[in-house]
Amino acid sequence: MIILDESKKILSESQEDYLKQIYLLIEDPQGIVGTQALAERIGVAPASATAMLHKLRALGLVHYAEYRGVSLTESGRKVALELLRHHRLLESFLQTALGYGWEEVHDEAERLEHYISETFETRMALWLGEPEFDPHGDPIPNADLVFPVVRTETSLTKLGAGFEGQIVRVATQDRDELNLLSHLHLLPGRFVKIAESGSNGVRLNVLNVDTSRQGNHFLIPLSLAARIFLQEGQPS
Amino acid sequence: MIILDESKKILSESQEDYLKQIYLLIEDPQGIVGTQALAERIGVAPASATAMLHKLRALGLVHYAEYRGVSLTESGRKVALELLRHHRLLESFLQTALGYGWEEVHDEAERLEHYISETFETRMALWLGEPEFDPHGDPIPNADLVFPVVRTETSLTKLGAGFEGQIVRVATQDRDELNLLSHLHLLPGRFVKIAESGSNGVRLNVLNVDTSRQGNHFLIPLSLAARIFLQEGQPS
DNA sequence: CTTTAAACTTAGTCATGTATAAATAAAAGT
DNA sequence: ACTTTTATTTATACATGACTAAGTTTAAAG
Repeated sequence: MIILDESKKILSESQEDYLKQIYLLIEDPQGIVGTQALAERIGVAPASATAMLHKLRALGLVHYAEYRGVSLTESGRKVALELLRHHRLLESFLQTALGYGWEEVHDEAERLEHYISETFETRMALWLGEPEFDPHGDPIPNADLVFPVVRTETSLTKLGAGFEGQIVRVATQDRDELNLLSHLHLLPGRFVKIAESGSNGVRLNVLNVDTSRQGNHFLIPLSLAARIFLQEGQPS
Repeated sequence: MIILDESKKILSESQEDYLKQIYLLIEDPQGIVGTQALAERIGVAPASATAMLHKLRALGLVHYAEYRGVSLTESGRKVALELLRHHRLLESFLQTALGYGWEEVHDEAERLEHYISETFETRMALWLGEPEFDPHGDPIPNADLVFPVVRTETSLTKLGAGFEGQIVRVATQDRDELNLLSHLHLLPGRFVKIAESGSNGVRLNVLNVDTSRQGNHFLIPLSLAARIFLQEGQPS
């Protein structure tokens, strides 16, 4: 339900979802996505994606040439970022203000991101104190859709034994993975030390602030370790 | 997006709106609405309403006989009440938690009521302390969709000069009316005295708790007075 | 180069929710 | 009762967003 510039055109939930998924599939800002990958991500047949891409191109929201793939135009990117901001603010708000559990948050935000007004967005951000990162550690674009300055974060899989640092990001929305991490207290903010890094996974030592659980250690499978990002440092 | 009983069928926003408006148009629970009135309220052509009524009848949500009008079945009523609960909780929440202004609240709630989950509903109610009335003074059905016990409220137009009481309900969603009342501090909770009641309207004396604005008085036109409800009593 | 498999698009349907125009039923007036 | 007006319904059509089946392009392999 995002309103387009001066033209005051309104996008459907579907159209918004396409733009968002194109954005998320293109890490590199100059990249391109294929119809198939996009369709799969959204959960429709490839032919349906083709049809939608024609519409979005007509609206000036995507660059698209038949058989050549899609990318976002400037205005398409704005819509995607607006949605991303809504989503991440909602996740923060639901958890902080309404006491949602770590895993309950995603689906609700996914639905509501299309329907909240700019006012709602603004008030949530105010309530939360204009946060720069959501509970997963993902960056939240500000009101002008600019991302906060990037932190020096590195995936667990790219660090060696002995490294000490703080979890700053957990790049998954999977309920089971989140539930696991939540119970292990491996969430953004936590300090850990890498005990061992092998082909089975990464063995982590939890460096707690309170000493009660000090020294807990876990073997994190590689697939999950790849989604956890650290920043060097020690508990203060 | 309300889910139907065990059948797990999902209603569209449109279908939900029809049910809600049928409910609101039938004050008397045994009443009946015509196609025209319904269509007008929803903002579609009468023929479109007819088409939708056929669908809702097929879903067992309305009693409907061609040319004879519509009413809600038990399950239709449940959907309407669920929506009403969402709406009124949202209005309360937006105002109380997010600092929305009195007049900004309605449109946002109207949109979001269709998309929030049961979880969201529950958490809002908890946050607000399971309120029985929304900021307009309208009753909020509880989680089992039962209304709170009715208060003895009477419309301003049915009371005579000399009556003293508290505003308990302001039955309008009109932005201009709400804005006016808001600036006059004539909102639920306020104590007032009827100075005069005539064909031009009702002249009110504001009985403030703090003495600063004590004695303000306004002439409220009849059309508006009819929407303000009082309960007998004096400021304590 | 040519062949072939994978990716992608076109063509033709379908379900929803809307609209208009024309037909029909109910209500009201004389 | 008969006619007129109003309310309502039927018939038909359109836009959206999805699907399947069939055809086309591209890229990779020989």
